[in-house]
Amino acid sequence: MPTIYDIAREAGVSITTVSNILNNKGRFKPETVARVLEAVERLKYRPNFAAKSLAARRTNTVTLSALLTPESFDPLNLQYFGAIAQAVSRSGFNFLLHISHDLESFERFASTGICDGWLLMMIRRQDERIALLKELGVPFVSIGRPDEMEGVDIVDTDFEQTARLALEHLLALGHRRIAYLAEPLEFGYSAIRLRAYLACLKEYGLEGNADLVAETDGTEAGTVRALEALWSRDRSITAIITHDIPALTVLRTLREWGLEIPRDVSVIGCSDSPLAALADPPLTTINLYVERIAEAAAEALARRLQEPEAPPAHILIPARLVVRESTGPAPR
Amino acid sequence: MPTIYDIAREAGVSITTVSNILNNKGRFKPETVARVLEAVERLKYRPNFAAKSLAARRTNTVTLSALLTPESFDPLNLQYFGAIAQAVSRSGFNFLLHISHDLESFERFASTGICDGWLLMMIRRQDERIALLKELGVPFVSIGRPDEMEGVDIVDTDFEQTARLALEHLLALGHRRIAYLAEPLEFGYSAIRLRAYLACLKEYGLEGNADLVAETDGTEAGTVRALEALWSRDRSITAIITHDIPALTVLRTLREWGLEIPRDVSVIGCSDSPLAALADPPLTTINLYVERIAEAAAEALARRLQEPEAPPAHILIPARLVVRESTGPAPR
DNA sequence: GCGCTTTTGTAAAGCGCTTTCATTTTATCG
DNA sequence: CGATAAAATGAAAGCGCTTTACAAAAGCGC
Repeated sequence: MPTIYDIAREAGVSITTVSNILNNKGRFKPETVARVLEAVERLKYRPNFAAKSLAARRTNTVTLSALLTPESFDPLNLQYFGAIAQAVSRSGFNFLLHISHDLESFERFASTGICDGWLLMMIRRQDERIALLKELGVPFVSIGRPDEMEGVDIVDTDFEQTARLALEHLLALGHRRIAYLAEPLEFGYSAIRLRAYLACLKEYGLEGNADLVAETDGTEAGTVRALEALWSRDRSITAIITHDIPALTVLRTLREWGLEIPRDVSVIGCSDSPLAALADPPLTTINLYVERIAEAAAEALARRLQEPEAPPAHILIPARLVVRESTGPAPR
Repeated sequence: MPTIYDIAREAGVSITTVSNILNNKGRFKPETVARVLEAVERLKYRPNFAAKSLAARRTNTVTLSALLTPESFDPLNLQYFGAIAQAVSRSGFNFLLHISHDLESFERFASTGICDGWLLMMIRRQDERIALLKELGVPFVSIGRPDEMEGVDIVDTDFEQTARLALEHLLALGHRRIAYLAEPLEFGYSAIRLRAYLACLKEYGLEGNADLVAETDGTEAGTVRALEALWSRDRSITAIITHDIPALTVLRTLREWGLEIPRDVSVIGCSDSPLAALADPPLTTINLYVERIAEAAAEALARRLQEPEAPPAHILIPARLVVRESTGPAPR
């Protein structure tokens, strides 16, 4: 691999000049610039990442941290990855994705200074990554809300609005007995969503009733159990709000029980996972505008990197309802 | 952030000693080792990635390259990510995931020397990443087979065997008119799978008939069109071999046509995507042993990094049939 | 042509490590 | 006990860049 010295020699200038030209610093004769660029092109020169990072004391790289647990196989995550990759590239940074199974591997990575800042996904209520990064003084943006939001930049879906979207859609269709089947409440978003749903119910004069709420452990069996619990407590349920992945199981289980969707029961998802459109029947759900979230997160981090002392931002992105075929008028 | 100098000062030794102890080089008095380790612990010292990479002329990092196209949202990819992350960590390397939308972003990255070697996923028939890496002289392992396999380390599923698995299962159930609905043939695996299926059919004296093969463009509409083409050409089809994602659409479309699965038609998938178990009915498919593939790929790359001149390895991993509820005896 | 500014360029230091090679200390042996 | 080998440690060079501080060349008004 050629080094900056090779380019300097070929172009007949000093390495300082090569460096400055490549980084758009200072002014140079067009002719000099052309000679340098030609040499770069000809030798296919790329500045060495390690050397550049070391000298500049910045890596110009942003890393997205994803937790990969056996359960988190929602293809929505792939959409996030792609959208964030693009948004970060657009904001002029290199993009890296780090997948950790445990905090230790995250820590080993985060403390080597391989990147200037982090984007955190799959936020837990007490997310240890946040504590760690704060302690290390490494800039980051949290995509999702931990319990303790003090002093952290946050980009998230506006769950108060998504709850309203789902609920108003069902109310307009005449539903009154609306159940909520939550994903594990240890996931921050799940707890926040439930809270928002309850608040919204109340607002419409429909008391949130504990009978109408169940929690799955994330597994298929758990979802079936939660559904059974809901059903055994209240046969008059005509609609279920849940998340996209459990929705698949809900759809299948209800059909097994001889119920037709949406004739007998309406089901609505929460995040327009790519799966939702493939469900049978295609799932009515809430589209999160993943690209906007990605864009906002990349921007927030770029700002934080530039102005370390700026006050933390909490950005909520609105969503939109996607009506497909799993919701319909409430049965009499 | 503390540097190696801080540790050396605290422990009362030279930086050489700190470096050697941290990298298990040379022999040291247990007492010296203890003093150094204590200082490392106390100051929470981590060697700087850039400095270390620059000095050692290696980064001890392996990157997985994934192409993210709008279509590639199979959650199976998430399983691959997780399994490969673990396998690479186990083999002692840092793991990074790079997601590119275009070759340019891959090239920009690959040529900065941020990692010692690459793992390539989602291989295309003429994969430009392979050409590029070869030209740069950067070690890599291809997970999947490109058209030109000369001189490249390859780890892949044994598609000849998976074709046999699927076919023998269907034959044993009495099926004779077996269709194949392929994903876009530009994806290497799709073409290879089709070829293997055709070869296997022939072996069993069932001539591969062009009427029994259709190709989807990867979209839902495309899958429906392919299915319609198949049906319009031959009403006597009793089983369909396809990939997991299109299988979801196949299942739903057949049901819409008033067919019951598996009573009227059996459907079998190809890769035991996490979706397969959630399908309705749960999909009979082929489990690829993702962990073994990941393990083999990580190992192959580690070997290549150690012995640059070793002859290229082509490793095929066998798969296993997972019988669920989408396949059954052929109708009379 | 003289002093001035502006433009264009360079030399050298240093980022935080690893590595080579030399040096000091300690153990071993006749 | 001195010579020798082995064990333990350190000094210094250098990885490939950026950056600072400074110098040479060119342009300009008079």
